[in-house]
Amino acid sequence: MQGENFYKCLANETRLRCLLLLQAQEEICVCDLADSLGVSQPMISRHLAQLRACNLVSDHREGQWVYYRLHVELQSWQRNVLAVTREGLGAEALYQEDLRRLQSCERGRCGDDS
Amino acid sequence: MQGENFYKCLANETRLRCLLLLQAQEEICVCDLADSLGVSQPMISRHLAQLRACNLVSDHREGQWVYYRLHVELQSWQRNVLAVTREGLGAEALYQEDLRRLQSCERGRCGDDS
DNA sequence: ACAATATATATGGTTATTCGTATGCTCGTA
DNA sequence: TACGAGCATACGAATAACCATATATATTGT
Repeated sequence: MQGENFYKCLANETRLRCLLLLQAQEEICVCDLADSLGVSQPMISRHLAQLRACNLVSDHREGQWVYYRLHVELQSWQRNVLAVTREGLGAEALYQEDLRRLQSCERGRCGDDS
Repeated sequence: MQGENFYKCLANETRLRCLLLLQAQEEICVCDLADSLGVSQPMISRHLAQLRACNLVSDHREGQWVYYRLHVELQSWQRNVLAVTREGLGAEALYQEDLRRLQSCERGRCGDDS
């Protein structure tokens, strides 16, 4: 069934936090996701692999970094679920702190734009 | 965390099907849910107990029947997730058949209205 | 009180999930 | 070529989820 696997992806805190961050910022590399959530690299990587297998996210490599983003072909109802979830949960401290840490990742490498 | 348990409830086909039916019809008794989904009574009961424990549904007894409905105090974002899911998945054959069987349950006892 | 119906829970076993740790792979650079 | 950084995966162990079956509780009718 379609919906079951989708919701299994959302049924884990780490994966849900990733998906919420990927709504706030178009693409994020693995190490920034790991730092933002404060979890290990293999753990993030494993959960991202699952999101990838379910076509919730897509990845592309840039040099040594792999960037993830919400899959372009995500079904619209799935995208809506994510948006609604963000509206409902985004204000909670956990997600606010994820966001704050993500933004400080970005600040750490400013100036490398073309 | 709030969202994780919520999505764990949706991450099982039986529970998701129940929740979709409960959007189509305000309240449904256990035996009608079991018949509509074609699953055993203990199985339905166990999953309903989980939905109840997570405050997604509420129950009330009427004689020998116990009726379930979406919990009145369901958070609005959660209600929205369910509505969006129904829009996205409701057309699939599985859910259509659930609905059809539910309606035939109802027809089976028409005439007992006051 | 007894039987029948509707529902809930307990029990035991199987499968899935999850995680930490170790290891492999790829790319950039010295 | 060798090394380090970033990422993916394999493996083993612990926990959780799931189901079928059996049993318990509550209600209604006889």
